[in-house]
Amino acid sequence: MSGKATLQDIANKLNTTVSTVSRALNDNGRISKATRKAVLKAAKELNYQPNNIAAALRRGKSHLIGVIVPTADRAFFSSVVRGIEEISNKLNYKVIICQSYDDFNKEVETVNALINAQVDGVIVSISKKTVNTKHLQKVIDKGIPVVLFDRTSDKLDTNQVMIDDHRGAYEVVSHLIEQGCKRIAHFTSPVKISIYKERMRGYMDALESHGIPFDPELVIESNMQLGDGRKSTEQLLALENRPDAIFSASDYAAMGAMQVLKENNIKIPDEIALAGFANEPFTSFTDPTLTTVDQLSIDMGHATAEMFFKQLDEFDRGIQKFQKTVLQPKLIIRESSVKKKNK
Amino acid sequence: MSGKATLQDIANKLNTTVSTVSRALNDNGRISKATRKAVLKAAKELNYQPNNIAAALRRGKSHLIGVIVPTADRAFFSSVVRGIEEISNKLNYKVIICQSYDDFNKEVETVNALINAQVDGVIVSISKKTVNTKHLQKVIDKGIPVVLFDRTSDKLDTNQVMIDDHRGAYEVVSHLIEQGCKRIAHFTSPVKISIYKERMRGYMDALESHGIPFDPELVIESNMQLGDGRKSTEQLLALENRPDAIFSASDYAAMGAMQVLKENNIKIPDEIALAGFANEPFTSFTDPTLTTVDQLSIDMGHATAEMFFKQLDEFDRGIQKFQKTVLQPKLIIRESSVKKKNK
DNA sequence: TCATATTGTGCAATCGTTTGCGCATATTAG
DNA sequence: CTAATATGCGCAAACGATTGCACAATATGA
Repeated sequence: MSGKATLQDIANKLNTTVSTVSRALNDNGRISKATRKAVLKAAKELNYQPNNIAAALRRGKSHLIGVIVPTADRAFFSSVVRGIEEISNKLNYKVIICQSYDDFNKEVETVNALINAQVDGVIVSISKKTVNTKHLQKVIDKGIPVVLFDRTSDKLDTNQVMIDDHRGAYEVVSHLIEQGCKRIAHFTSPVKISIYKERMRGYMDALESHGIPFDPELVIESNMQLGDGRKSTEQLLALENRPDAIFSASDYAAMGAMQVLKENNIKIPDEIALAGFANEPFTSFTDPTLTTVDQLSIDMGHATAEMFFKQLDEFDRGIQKFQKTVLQPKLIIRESSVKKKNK
Repeated sequence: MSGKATLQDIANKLNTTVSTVSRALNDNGRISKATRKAVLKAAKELNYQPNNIAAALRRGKSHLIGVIVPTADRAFFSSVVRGIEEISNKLNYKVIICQSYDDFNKEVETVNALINAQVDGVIVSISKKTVNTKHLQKVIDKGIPVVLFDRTSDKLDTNQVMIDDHRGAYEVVSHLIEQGCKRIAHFTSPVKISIYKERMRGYMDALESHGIPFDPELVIESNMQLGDGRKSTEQLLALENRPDAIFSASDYAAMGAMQVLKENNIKIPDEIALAGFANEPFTSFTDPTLTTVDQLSIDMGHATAEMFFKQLDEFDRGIQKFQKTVLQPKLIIRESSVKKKNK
């Protein structure tokens, strides 16, 4: 029940004042070695734990960062968060993780709740349903830093960290072409957040630079979950002229494809090659293992946090300039795309 | 740059005082309908956002809950967290998620950091390396609620939520026996946190009640990651008298086993049946799909949060009584354990 | 040696709320 | 119609830290 010792308690014990104690503990201002030592000792004896809330109120800084992700139980997002935490904790900041569950209203609410909790800034990967970004613009207007990662938006002028989805897709598709594929299908999302648009662009550009005609019938839109991948694949199998490869913009949909292909005794990759995107952990556990694109999640977390703290510092000094960091993704070639004859 | 409107600003606008405004907004105390309405209107106009930090300081309650998990990028933990959040957010509490990375020192540090951040309580799944629980006992002694989930400890007298690991293991092993298995190996951890002890007990009890002798050579200890599962499996395959089933206390180690068995052209389940524990998402994506035990992660999150708020309330009223909630896990039978002849 | 600079400490305001208390005014009961 | 009660609102003190300013004591320089 030592409950809570305060600065006052320490001051009393040493017959001095809270200001001296505060300065001694923060080692700021002018303090003699002797009193500093005494204060530290007394603090330890009383098991003093600073009340960060009081400090936050006075300073106007909570040392809290709000992080909003669509869902925390996707390996990609939790890894990014981990990267953010690693940097933040070093700088003595704590991270509040919130989930939007890909719901726009929930995202807006969450942003407001975080602002009320006096976070020093927010880091967001926007939901699939996020159409406008007024809620985030308001935050920036208050002088509170906002950093976007992965799921970013052109509409918002702020710092952003993303991977080069275009290049990732371009590389996968080029790889499939090198394996001899000529009719490559693509699973994408009707939701036009930039990541899907860019992957689509990469797909098309790769086709074009290899002189392969684009066939709209091979592009299938869906919500990109496992079940969607199954349906899309069935749709492809029903075509007169089947594809010889599928590039899915999501690993989950690729997994659905794999299941359907196996159920139909179609050989992967020899009859139809397969590639996903995201390098979800399970992709190395499937049979065949799945070719995919790694998004450098931890690095992205680091980059995001570093950018955040830079912006925090700049806002403090009245500077508002924004930048984009684009990370290069890494093609992970596995069994699902390497044809036997090429081995 | 509306920056921040305060109660004072609203009061000024209405020629009244902050106390009235505060009471009106919180709808507590005695306030006339009229002023309440006026205050609400003015608040909206000024885009007033309450400063929770100030309120927290005054009230001594931050409405923040610290959650410590070994790692957030395991589906089980992030689902539990999701369950906790669902309840907490409804009650207007925010969750701070921290990771111990299964490191004891990091866990201790994190607990302290959270207390300094004035969380109203902590919810913990202890790290594998956690031997003593003094750091948590100190928290309880301060009158701050601590709830443990899944990875619990007998040494600490506090609320706990866990699944019936014994029963889960018992059911898996019984199932394997019913499939005709007679020599069942078990992968476990040398770390004696309760979950592994209980799964081991379940394994042994199931053997015993079915009259199958226990063979210590079939129990292999490791750190239970994928690579460990591989090694353990190789060790089993080197035995003169090989097992006809493996029950791994972790899905990851089971996955390692699956890889090695397939590499050795051993038929799963007909030659060696396989079962894991935790129902990680990838277990339904493997070939064969993996029999495992679901831990009802979302339910566990709900139960944990509910218990937490109950304890919060009781602590406030000076009551300290603790209880354990034990959830029943669910056996998920998949291809890796159902022998053909039994289909 | 005297003026100036430096150092160590205390005083008190401040951050934005919440809340006990007291004083008016309005309402109700007898 | 008066006394008791209820209602609405303001005053001011918290919560626990940080920090500008003032002032004394000491150190430094000429």
